Amino acid sequence: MHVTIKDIAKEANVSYSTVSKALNNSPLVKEGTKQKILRVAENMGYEPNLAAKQLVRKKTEVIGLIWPTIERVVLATLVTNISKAFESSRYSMILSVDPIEMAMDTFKKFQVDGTIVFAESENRIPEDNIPLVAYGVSGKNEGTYPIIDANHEQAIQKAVHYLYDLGHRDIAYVGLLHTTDSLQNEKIEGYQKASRKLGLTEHSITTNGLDWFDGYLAVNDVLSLAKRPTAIIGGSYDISSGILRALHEKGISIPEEMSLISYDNIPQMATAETPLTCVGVPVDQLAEEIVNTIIQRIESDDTNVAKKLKPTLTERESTGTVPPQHRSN
Amino acid sequence: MHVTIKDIAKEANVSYSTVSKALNNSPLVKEGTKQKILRVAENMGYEPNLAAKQLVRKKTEVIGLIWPTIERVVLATLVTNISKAFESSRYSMILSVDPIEMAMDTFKKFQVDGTIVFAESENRIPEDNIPLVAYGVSGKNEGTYPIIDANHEQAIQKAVHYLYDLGHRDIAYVGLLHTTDSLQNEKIEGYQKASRKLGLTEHSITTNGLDWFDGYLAVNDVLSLAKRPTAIIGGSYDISSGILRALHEKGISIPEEMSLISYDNIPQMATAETPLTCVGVPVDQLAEEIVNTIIQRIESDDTNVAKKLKPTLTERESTGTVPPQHRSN
DNA sequence: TTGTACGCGTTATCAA
DNA sequence: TTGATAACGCGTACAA
Repeated sequence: MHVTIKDIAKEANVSYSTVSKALNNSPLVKEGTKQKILRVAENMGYEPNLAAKQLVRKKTEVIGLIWPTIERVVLATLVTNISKAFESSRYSMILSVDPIEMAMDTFKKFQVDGTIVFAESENRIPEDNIPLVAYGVSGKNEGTYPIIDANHEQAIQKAVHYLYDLGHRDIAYVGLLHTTDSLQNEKIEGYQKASRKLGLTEHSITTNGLDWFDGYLAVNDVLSLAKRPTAIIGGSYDISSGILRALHEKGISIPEEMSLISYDNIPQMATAETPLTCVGVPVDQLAEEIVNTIIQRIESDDTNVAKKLKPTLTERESTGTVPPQHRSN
Repeated sequence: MHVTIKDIAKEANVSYSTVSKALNNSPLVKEGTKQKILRVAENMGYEPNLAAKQLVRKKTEVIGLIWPTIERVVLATLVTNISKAFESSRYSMILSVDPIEMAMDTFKKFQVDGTIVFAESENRIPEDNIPLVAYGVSGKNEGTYPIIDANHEQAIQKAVHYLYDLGHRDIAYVGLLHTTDSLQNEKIEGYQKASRKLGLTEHSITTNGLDWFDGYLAVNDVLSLAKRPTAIIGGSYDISSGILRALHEKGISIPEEMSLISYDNIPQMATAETPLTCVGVPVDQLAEEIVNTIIQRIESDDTNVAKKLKPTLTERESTGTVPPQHRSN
């Protein structure tokens, strides 16, 4: 059977409440006895019973992450980072890949102190008086919970301006266009706004999906544009890696003949065939923000509003100045 | 505050022990009172407290899955399927992406009834007297826990025989060759054994990694082989989809000019550019086996040994008979 | 500084 | 068929 504090108490010749205090490092117990109790506990292989503790404390120090749509690499990276971010706190994290309502039930049973939700749709998330923060629910913030997200629009704008400063005047955007997915739409808007502001002609190419070969296929369209662009903005990691592949294949050198910049700021960008310049909120930063927000919300009951994180541009080898023969001005 | 069975008892004018029985659908309580109690509980929004239940029952009916290396799509699909498989049981599943020891600790605190481990390495897993089943730890079964895995070798053999029966005599295998990864090695062995048995020349092409562009690049090597193969076996989903892309691009029609069969039996195969014939244990089947094994182990304390699941060949549009001009015999 | 006793929300064993 | 009541393992006011 399992060792309990009563067993320890007997062994150490003290009452079990003293054991409890010692184990919780209370100042109300003499240093000597505390050490002794700790030693005995160690020797007996004592493991505290969370259920019992929880019953009286009403806290688990565990937070649950709901992630119904695994299978996207970018999100997987974020999860890994969030998990890492919790390591330096006193919380630990568990995960559920069940549909949101089901997952909430499981977590409620466990009485997690808080939940993080990766929403798949625009659906309002039912908040069950357990602190919650959502990630990636762009759009109206109707709930009472904070929503953390990257500022997609600003990210793409940043990309356009960056390329402009390098001398590029014909910049193509490759991404999923005619869609109801507001995340994608925000990116396009960023592209359009920046283009207008800088007086650039827009060259946007739509893909059929979000996978690498969608980006791959789109390159043909890019190259057959009336005015051939000198730079491409890829709408996501997968799309950009397809674009990269296609360019390599066609013998178009990067960045000499074509600059390429990708949305999504994840470490994988550095290990692509050609290390990719990218824009977006770095995952580790995103993770930290999410973790801090949920902890804050648990501990001080803050009712934070939506937070749009500022994207960063990370420069690598895939972008450069415009080749002389293409200069327009 | 939370509603407890005592609150319900007051409201329904019965003792709380009766409430407990009613809630647990005990036959020891009259149908009428049971219905009434259930109604009251519903109305008051009662939610059972797992911690309390657990304290006396010593069971959580939750099992934990440890998955330190998210970020591989095939595994993600498996996780989804496992989660689904649990839905028809009375268990639910939680997940940890922490390193194995850390995850075990979290789960121990929660007192999960069992754990499933997706091992990353050949490392022996520390079994802490809580039922455990491992997935994908090929090699010696030194632990006392069951190991579930697909029979990779047999799968590839099946693929070779299938292609042979369609008339193919020059079959290439594209995969990660010179490696210490025993999973990959088993596949190659399957290829070699089958080839020898059927008296075929071996054409194995090694990739540099396991990503799609590794498969993509390998196609050039395949096509420059002295004797051009009429069929290719791709070592994994990612590799095969790269091969597929390359073949399309070179205008090689599938399956007329080249048959392609892939390892990994996942639904994604059906939605590839060309629906792919594949071999491997279907994920849903794998998931079910894993779930059944852990449940069995929890409930009847079976000490199962390693189980290698028999692969299935799923025929789709990417394979066909050998084109006449290539027939050797 | 240490010990006693109660309560957390359930299940389970008896008695009624 | 129902109701008291004792656990389960722990934290904590309060008493000693």
